[in-house]
Amino acid sequence: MSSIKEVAKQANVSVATVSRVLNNDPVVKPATKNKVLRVIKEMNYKPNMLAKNLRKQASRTIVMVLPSMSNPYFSEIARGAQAAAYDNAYNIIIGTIESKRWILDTYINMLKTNLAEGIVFVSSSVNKELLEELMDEYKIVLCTEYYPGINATCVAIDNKRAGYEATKELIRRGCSHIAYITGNRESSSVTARIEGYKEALKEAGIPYRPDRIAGAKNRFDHVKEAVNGIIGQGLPIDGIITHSDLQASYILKGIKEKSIALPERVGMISFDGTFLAEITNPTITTIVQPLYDLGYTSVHKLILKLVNESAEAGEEEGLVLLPHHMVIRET
Amino acid sequence: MSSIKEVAKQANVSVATVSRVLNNDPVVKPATKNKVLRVIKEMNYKPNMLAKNLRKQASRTIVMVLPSMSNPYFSEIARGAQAAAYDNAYNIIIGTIESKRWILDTYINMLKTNLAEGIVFVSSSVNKELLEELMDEYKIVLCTEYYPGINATCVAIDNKRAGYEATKELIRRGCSHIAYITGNRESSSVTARIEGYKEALKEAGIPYRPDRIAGAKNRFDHVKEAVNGIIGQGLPIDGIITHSDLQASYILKGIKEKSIALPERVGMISFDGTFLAEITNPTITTIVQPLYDLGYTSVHKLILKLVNESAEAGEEEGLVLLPHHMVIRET
DNA sequence: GCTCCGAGTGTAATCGATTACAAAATGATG
DNA sequence: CATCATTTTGTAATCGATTACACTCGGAGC
Repeated sequence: MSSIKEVAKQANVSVATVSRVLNNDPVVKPATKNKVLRVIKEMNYKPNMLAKNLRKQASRTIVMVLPSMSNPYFSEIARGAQAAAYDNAYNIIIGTIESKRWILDTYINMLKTNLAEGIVFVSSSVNKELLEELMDEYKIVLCTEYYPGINATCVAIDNKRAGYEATKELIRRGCSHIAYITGNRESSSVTARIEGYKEALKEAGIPYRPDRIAGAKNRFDHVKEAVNGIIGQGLPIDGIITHSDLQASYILKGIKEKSIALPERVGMISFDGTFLAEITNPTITTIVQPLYDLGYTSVHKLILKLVNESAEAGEEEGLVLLPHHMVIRET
Repeated sequence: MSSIKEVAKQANVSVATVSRVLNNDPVVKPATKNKVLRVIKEMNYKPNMLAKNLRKQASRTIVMVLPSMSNPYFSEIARGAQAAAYDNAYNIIIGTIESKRWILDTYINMLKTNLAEGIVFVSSSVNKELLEELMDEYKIVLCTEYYPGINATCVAIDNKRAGYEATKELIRRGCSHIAYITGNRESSSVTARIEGYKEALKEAGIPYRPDRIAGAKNRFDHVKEAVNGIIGQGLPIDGIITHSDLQASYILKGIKEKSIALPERVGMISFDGTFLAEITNPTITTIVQPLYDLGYTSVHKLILKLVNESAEAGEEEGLVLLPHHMVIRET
């Protein structure tokens, strides 16, 4: 493995000059530069980033933590994140924690040990306590979640409004017994959407019933239990809002195999807008989130924070809302 | 940011001793060790990995390159890969190239610049030429593909046998006009499956027709065109094998929206065994690949190669076959 | 009491780059 | 041609860890 020293010797210059050539320092004389470049090519030299990173005290690497990978929702966010990292010549490590807390620690350790310069937490990959512990020392962006009072940029959609719009649409169709299958009840996106849901109900004069809301993970059995739990209380359902396309697809599956006692033509609106909503039968009406952009923007904002380290003050913090829209399909 | 030097000063020992404590060197006297550990905790010291990496000339990082992320197929492989990396205390960078060659270069550069110690190429994320260029200098594992003559471990299923079995099943059901929608025709998994397909046809005395085979990417329009291309030649189809669950789901979608002129009850067998095959309507019969294990094993093998650098000789190279199985569903 | 040995610790080189500062080369000017 | 300003290049410190080697110190053996 050739080092800068060998290149310097071969080119008959000092390591400093080679370094300057590598970094495009305009002070080097063109002739020297060419000579060095020739040697670099001849020797097939590549700078050792480990050395560079140490010297510069910067890894040019960030981390994005996802709850899981098995939902296309996250893949799309990750895709945007990778693009943003690439565009800014940063490396990005995308990690999933699969609800194992100790795995989260490995990613946070990358921050603590200088391997990573900043981190994006997507969805409920982190809780508020941990966040408060980290927010003063490290550069953090939250993607699709919003914790007021946290010293971190948050990138998300207007979940309250989206929840409102979804509910409104079902009401418009004549639904008045609308169930809500949520995700993790502690997540801010969930509570915001429910606020919108309540508001729409109120506006329509439909009484709000908390027992029409049930949380479920993105697993078939969870979703089935959640829906059947509501039905089991003797509550009629003529419309459903789900937290994700995946949940909605599971409901369709349950209806079809008759493990969920709902009519095939139930009005249903899901969140996310992944391709899943298009390949089910019937296809699913969804609130489309700008997933790619959410990922892209999160990373972009994080990198801005890293670069503007000088502009210390937390003026830039806050909430960034990206637009969503509804796509009406068969459900 | 506290460094080892400050810890040493605070604990009244040399940096060497602190380093020994950090690395659990048994020579340090227990009393000293405790003293140092106390200071480390007090100062909330974390070793700087950038320095460690440089000194040890090892990043403990590997790369896994995926063609894309939007197929749950890849997510599942990535999940296994992450687990293997975690189990071996390696970092893993999972990157997708989205068929942009220049993005692939960034990942390969991580190898060349010492940021990564090895790489796993999944599916057709790399071509044979590039592979031949890299194989002598770097540690490489291929996942789900197999190039004979390449100095890299390959982890995959027995694609020929799987293709044979899928075809056989359709023949058993009485199909005799079996179309094959493949992926990238240059990939070894595709050609191996087709071999199996041919073999099963031959065995059943059904003539093989190359024009019943068409390649398609994992996009609705591609798949639709491929299928309609075969139909358009006037060739009847009473059975279909697809390269992926995703393709199969698109075919169902096309049938339903009548943009693909096939009966709803067409016999279809796809490859992969992702959750997609369960949420479609009808559900899809698939050859289930051990995706998680494919990812896990690939990374595990790579790390073994890295650790056994001493055992230079390429004795360990070769093909690792993991078992697959068929799950019969509604198609 | 002296030598020797091993346990425990410290000193300093090293990994491969960047960069402040010093020094040399170049060129302009009178 | 001497002087000085400006380019261009080189020297050496530095980032923060690891580790070969040297050293100290106490006790065992004679």
